[in-house]
Amino acid sequence: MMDVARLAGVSHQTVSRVLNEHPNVSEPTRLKVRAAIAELGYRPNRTARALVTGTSKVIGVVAPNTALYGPASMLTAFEQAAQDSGFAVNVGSVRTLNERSIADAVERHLDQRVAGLVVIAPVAGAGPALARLPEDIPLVTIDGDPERASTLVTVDQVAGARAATEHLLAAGHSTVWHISGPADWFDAAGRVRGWQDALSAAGAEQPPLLTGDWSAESGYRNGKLLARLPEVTAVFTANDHIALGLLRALSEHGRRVPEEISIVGFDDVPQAAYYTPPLTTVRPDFDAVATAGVELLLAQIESGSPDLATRRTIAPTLITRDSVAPPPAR
Amino acid sequence: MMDVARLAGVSHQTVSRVLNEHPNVSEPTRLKVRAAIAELGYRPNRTARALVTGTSKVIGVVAPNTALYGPASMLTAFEQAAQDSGFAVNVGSVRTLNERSIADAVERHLDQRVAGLVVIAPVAGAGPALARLPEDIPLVTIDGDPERASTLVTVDQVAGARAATEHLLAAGHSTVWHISGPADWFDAAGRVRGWQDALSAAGAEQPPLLTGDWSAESGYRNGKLLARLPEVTAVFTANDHIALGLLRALSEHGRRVPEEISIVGFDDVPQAAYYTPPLTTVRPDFDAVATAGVELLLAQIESGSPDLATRRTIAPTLITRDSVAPPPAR
DNA sequence: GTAATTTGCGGGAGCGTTCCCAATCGGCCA
DNA sequence: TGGCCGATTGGGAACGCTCCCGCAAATTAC
Repeated sequence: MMDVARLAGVSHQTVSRVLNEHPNVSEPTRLKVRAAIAELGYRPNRTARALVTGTSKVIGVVAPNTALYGPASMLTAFEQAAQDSGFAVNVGSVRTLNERSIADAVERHLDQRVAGLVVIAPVAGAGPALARLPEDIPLVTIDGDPERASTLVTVDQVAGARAATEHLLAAGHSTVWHISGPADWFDAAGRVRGWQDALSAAGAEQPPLLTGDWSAESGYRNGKLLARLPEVTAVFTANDHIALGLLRALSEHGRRVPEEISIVGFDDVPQAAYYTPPLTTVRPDFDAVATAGVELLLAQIESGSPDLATRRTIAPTLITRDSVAPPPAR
Repeated sequence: MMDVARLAGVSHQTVSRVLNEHPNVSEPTRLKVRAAIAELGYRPNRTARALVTGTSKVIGVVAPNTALYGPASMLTAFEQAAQDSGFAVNVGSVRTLNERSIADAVERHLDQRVAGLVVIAPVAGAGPALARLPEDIPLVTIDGDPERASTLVTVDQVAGARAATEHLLAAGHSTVWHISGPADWFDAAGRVRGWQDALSAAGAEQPPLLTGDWSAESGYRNGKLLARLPEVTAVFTANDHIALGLLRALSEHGRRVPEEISIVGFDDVPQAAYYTPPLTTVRPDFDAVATAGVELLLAQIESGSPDLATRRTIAPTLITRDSVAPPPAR
């Protein structure tokens, strides 16, 4: 910086002003400084800046360390959104979603002096870890506990699940079965609730809930059961991978989709259109979630006040393909 | 830090020594300092440390911004491996894999003063961007250009593809077709070569190469073609998603797998076991890649010498399931 | 025409560390 | 006993930037 100042014939202070776009610099000086910067290929040292300002242009993202489609998509979407706002992203992934490991990940980010924190930890265990956070750090929770008072961006799981269930009911099915995600995920709970809501709103009987864990394997396991129940004509699965496992189990038992059994998934993974049959599913808009999340976070960072407790809900859309048909005539 | 020093009755310098596990500190002093640290809940400021040492415990990862299974798995695996070595990860994703955007991502990382760089950019365009890198920054390339002189960790695409092709030939097929990935990806090129190698080693005729783009859609598109060719009895696809699209196309045309056509994929996505039929595929060990990558990077960081030009190749394994059978009798 | 702003710029301090160098204190060897 | 050596500790400088304050020149106001 001193070199630049010398070359431009000004003080280091003026260089700093040009860098930070301070208004009180005359045009000629500004140009001289810019020229010097370009000539020397000077790049400001963000570390030094972070030291003196006490903050950095980095946001920390805590995400589960998994190949799950949702979290993984979220992560890249976040990185992209942050990048567009001139922020870098520090990722601290978490092997297991318990309070302890989430707290550790948060600590690591705090050590790095991140300007704000995005926590994608859609399980109940995340709550306590977040509660013990220093008050003054900007924080946005993604798909977190709807009951907790914090800035929250969430996919409207309930609405999505309701749409899926209603779609099946509208096709003529008397009721809809559900294979859920893990019970401690808010996403899973919301989808269960939307399913229940739609069912009771339609006055349909509510079949027992089958529990999965997002994996195709769990869809397969539950599918072996469902395949043997002749009264099952419609199933809503908590995600597309469960639906895939279900499809396979049904195919093994010779039950045809959608002629005998209709299925709706959730997530719209890129492959869903190429399942056999192509899967009707619910598509959450991860980019919108990420954009909203970064927006809320930056608002907090800029204002300096962390606890806006704003909510933002992203509505998913139903994508209809070929896995839904009217129930077979009795 | 001054507070800690005061409380422990030593100088700031001694506190620093304790923090950095410098040998020349007497046991009593060390304990006093540790006690003071604990009592005050003091946490060292990594920013200040980074400023004075000129480096940080952060590594930058450049990865394509995609939900592609390979890169996404790689990314989380890297984060995990880095974490285990006490490093944080800064991710700079890249929307499009061209020279310009890769160079930008690298610049952003350099701005952040990362200690080292991992580039997951398995396309030809990455080369020039990497060539213009400052010489003194530790760098590990993943699945990069085998021709470039740089530290490189790569999945042995050729061996994997050869194993897949040989497996099909061993089942009795006279030849094997291939749907490749995008031509500019090294991964795709390697898989093509392995396929060709196995074919010519067996003296089998080499069918025309079909080109895909990793997507299920491209598998479907090429599948519609293959389904109409009665002589096709075995197909090796560049990844599992292509295989999924192919499965769907074949199913639409009433061609059964594996009775009429055998298929082998690549990647072993978690869902592959639940395709219809369960897919025989090649599994690359992403964790091993990440571990090796971080290891090589840390070696460079510690030694201070960047260009070891070491290579590390990770051998993938063939996972046999139900999508391969002998060809139908003529 | 003089005083009161405003504008443009520079000097110096300080952010929280680590590194270099010096100083003190025993113990040991001759 | 005296000086030398290693072990331990402390004092300052420096890393590269931003912020606070001050000062000169230019502008405006009366």
